[in-house]
Amino acid sequence: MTDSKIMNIAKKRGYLWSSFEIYSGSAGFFDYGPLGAILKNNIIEKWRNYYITHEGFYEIESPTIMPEEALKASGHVDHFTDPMTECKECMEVYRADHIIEAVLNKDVEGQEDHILTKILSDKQIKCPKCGGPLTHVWSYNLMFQTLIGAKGKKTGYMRPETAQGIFIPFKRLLRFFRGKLPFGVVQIGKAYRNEISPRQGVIRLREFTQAEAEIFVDPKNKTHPKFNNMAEDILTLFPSENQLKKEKTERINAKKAVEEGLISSEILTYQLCLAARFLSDLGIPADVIRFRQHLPTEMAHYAIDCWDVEVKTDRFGWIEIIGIADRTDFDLKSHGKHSNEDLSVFIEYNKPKTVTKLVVKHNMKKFGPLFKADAPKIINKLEDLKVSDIQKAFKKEGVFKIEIDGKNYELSPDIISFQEIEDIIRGEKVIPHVIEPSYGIDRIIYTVLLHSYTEYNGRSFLKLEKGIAPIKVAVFPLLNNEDMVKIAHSIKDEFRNQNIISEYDGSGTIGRRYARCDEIGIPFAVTVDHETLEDNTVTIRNRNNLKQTRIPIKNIYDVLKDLIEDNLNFEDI
RNA sequence: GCGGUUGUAGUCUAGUUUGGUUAGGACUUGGGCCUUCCAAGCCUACGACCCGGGUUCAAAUCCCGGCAGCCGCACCA
Repeated sequence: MTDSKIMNIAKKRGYLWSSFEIYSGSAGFFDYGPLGAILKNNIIEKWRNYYITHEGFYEIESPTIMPEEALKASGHVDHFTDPMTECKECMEVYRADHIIEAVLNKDVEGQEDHILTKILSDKQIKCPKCGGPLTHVWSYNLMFQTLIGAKGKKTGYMRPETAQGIFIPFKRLLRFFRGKLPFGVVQIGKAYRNEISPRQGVIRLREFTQAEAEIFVDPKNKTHPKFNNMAEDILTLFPSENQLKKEKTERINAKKAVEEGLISSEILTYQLCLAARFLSDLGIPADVIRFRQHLPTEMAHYAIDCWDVEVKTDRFGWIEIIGIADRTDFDLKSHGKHSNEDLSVFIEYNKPKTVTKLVVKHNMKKFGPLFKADAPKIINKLEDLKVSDIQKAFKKEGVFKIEIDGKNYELSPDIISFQEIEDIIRGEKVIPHVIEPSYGIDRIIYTVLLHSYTEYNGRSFLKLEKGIAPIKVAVFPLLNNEDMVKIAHSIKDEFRNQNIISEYDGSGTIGRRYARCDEIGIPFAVTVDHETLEDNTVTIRNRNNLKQTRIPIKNIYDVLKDLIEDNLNFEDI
């Protein structure tokens, strides 16, 4: 299995290892070793290049510990839980709502624990395995809880996603972007979920890294100005309909996918294309990637449309590495409600709209003497009333009767007039919708490693894209003689001076050194040999095809930079 | 979280049944020799019984608990 081979190399060569090993470990936690940490940084740097440099989004960083209120508003305190029940006899643990649904064929998702407990006892539901009695229902919340402050009176949680950290300072962000939609904000950081039983290596971690972008858009305009750049990109889609009908995926270009309504909006499709391009840049082949649409039943209640980018693995099958969702206005609405803040955006119309409407005018000269101190109250009330109701009353009864705070007033037509006025409406307040691409960085790293693994002549290769490979070049002396060693060291030092991560290796034989650097994925190797001593040239070797070519030492640094930055093909040196 | 199963150097493994000498081997790694380009050879060195408790004169070995890995079930808004 490629999985076990790659995890073995990752462990041996310093990419990934399970954490706290000397204390016999703790499931769901992984260390990035020396090479793993560089690989991760390189991938994140590329991600930043995509989303910040090219899309024009901005990055923020918010705390990983969040106070309870914030996560109450997001729904995580109440709903990021599973209702559990246990059989008193065989100790089997179940999802309480699943058991009830299976027996009663009734959807009870989201019901409170005591209600589920009541249903279990009322309906005499027993353990499906042994028929034993079930315990009361308890909630297992997947968030890590902690206490904030010396007295620990305030409950906090480790954030279960980075997204909330972007929604909460929305007003500040809106101000930063000078009040105009659309705009995008990204956050890269740790998120925490206390998984019940994480047993899938780096695929299900209790502490993991997310890279998320929240793109705030006008709900009435989900187009994308640069969609044309992506229109011809081919996507492998697995729409919900195909899943339900047990049909296969389909390859379709982006433009058609929008036209046929397979994907709900242009901007969402744009994000799918962007994700596909990013993964391709990481060296993940297109044929192991598909976009799977969430089924209506699995989609979070607030989302309109959601697509998982899935990648094929030999051990886990298809796994989700990116989720791309239209979260609508759910999050901002909810935070607005809980915090009593206005999280809407004023969107100006292209042309102001003029509406004519009938308004009530009061004659203050008569109002004042007539109602004295009560006059302002009455005028206030009049503004809230329907003009037509007052007109109707005048027609029918000749007067309009009004009751304020238990007191009755009669208004006659001579103190009130009606006037038609023109109102200019320049725009409206709306709560933006959110388009969210959410990347699981750890899973992407696993995918990159998995699909870069190759065997050739019984040797292992990590064919990492040169752009993300941790070490870019290895420098060897062909033999361990003093002159060659000296030159090789000086070449390595010069690479380092030029900000290229390089390593010197003089141990064992040349073949062993090549094999070692192939296994950790170094794309290029430079060897100092006898000819070097005569004419100052060295060989440079391409990991991907083992080919070598000779170039002068003085050119090697520029050539290597060009190779890494894709400005030069190895064949053209 | 439940059940089964396993835990010996960086990796793979012998030894555990039947408790008893200095825990053996291979590969890897470090140092050296040799060597004109893809894990060759020679010398040499480093390196391990998952953790805790119990039984015993004596525990890698038997018993209990914990932790971790694997498999199955469950779980994965």
